[in-house]
Amino acid sequence: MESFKLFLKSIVPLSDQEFEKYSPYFKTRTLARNSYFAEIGKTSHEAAFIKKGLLRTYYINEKSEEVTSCFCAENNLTASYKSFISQLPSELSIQAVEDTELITISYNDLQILYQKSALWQNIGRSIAERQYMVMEQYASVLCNESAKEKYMRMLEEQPAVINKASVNDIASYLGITRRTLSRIRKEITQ
Amino acid sequence: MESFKLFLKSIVPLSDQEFEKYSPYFKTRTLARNSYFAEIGKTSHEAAFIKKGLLRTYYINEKSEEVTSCFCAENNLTASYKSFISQLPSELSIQAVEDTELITISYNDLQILYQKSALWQNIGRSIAERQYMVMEQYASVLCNESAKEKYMRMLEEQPAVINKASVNDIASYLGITRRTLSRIRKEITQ
DNA sequence: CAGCAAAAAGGACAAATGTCCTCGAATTTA
DNA sequence: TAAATTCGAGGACATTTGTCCTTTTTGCTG
Repeated sequence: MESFKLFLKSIVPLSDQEFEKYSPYFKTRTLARNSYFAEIGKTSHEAAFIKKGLLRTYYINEKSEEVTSCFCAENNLTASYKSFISQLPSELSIQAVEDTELITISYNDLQILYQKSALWQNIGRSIAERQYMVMEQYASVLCNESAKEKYMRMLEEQPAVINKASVNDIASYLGITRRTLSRIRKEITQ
Repeated sequence: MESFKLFLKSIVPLSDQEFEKYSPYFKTRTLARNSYFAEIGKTSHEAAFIKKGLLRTYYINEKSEEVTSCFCAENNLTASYKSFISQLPSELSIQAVEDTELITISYNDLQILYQKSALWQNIGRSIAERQYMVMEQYASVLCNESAKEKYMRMLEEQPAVINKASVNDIASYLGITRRTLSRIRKEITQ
């Protein structure tokens, strides 16, 4: 739980006692490689902090292709947010790229925390704001760069993902084809 | 204020009395065409609901080009969120595309609302969640569709913006060049 | 309303990226 | 461990998009 505590402390002021008080609401759980944390069509009742491992979020587009929209690594949060927030069926699947350890909270327990304490209201809002800013960065930067620029940025910012994820998934995450990614990789190694 | 009340009601349950109670914290203000609601380098002390008009958000990239990251139309919120939330200098400018009427709240007043009431904590969190989901949608679309698909989607989802904004700004919003946009427009009219 | 400036359209060519395919290496499964 | 399957690299060509430029249109100002 230590890493999760540090994560929360990086977002809001939080004493160790306060953390201890609420930690029973959080469960630890492992997810084997290739198994799912969320699935398309099923309502997502949990959000998670990733203690160790890597998760991939994807959806299916109109051409029935998997499109990877996110890689979530250690010390980050993950959830099918739309489904979790609205408690409606998920449009996303979240799958473990490697064996992964999670710290989770259920939707119901989170609502209890929100009712119990202004602190958690604050944490909830700050996390939503944070996720928004991360997504804004992703959107505005990634979408105005060339294939090569996007790959170079990923190499810089998410080197671990490059090593663990498949070429297919990395390409769809960057919005390019496998062929283009292969060309870029060749170019770089020279 | 009526449209703003309806907007809030679409996000959280809210009685008319509750709305009246807090409405003094909100100010109405107009913004002339081409003038700024937020400017790069200046800390943004206000967030706004757009009663009427259209705003364009942009930043300057490494090549010193304006990149339009967002068009915000009537009945939506706008802010240089990162700057507003963190109270640090803005990386974005927000400019009126046409004469615009805003309903604004200051950072300080919003903090007061958060302290005063769990309702506003809830509204704040729900809005952050909502903005996140909008941004997520924008990101995945922009990165995985062709120039023509992106333009067609914009025609469908934001027809008013197409009519009001310049070709330059629409192109940079879609992450394509003017030339490509011109080609697509010609193709469509045939 | 003429003249000017800014914005938009579009021609010609170059570069980037996609499509479809094959081949060999790596990984899984019987 | 052998066979089967998946995965990644890359060739050949097509298509899309970008760059640089000129021409046309639009809108503003005196």
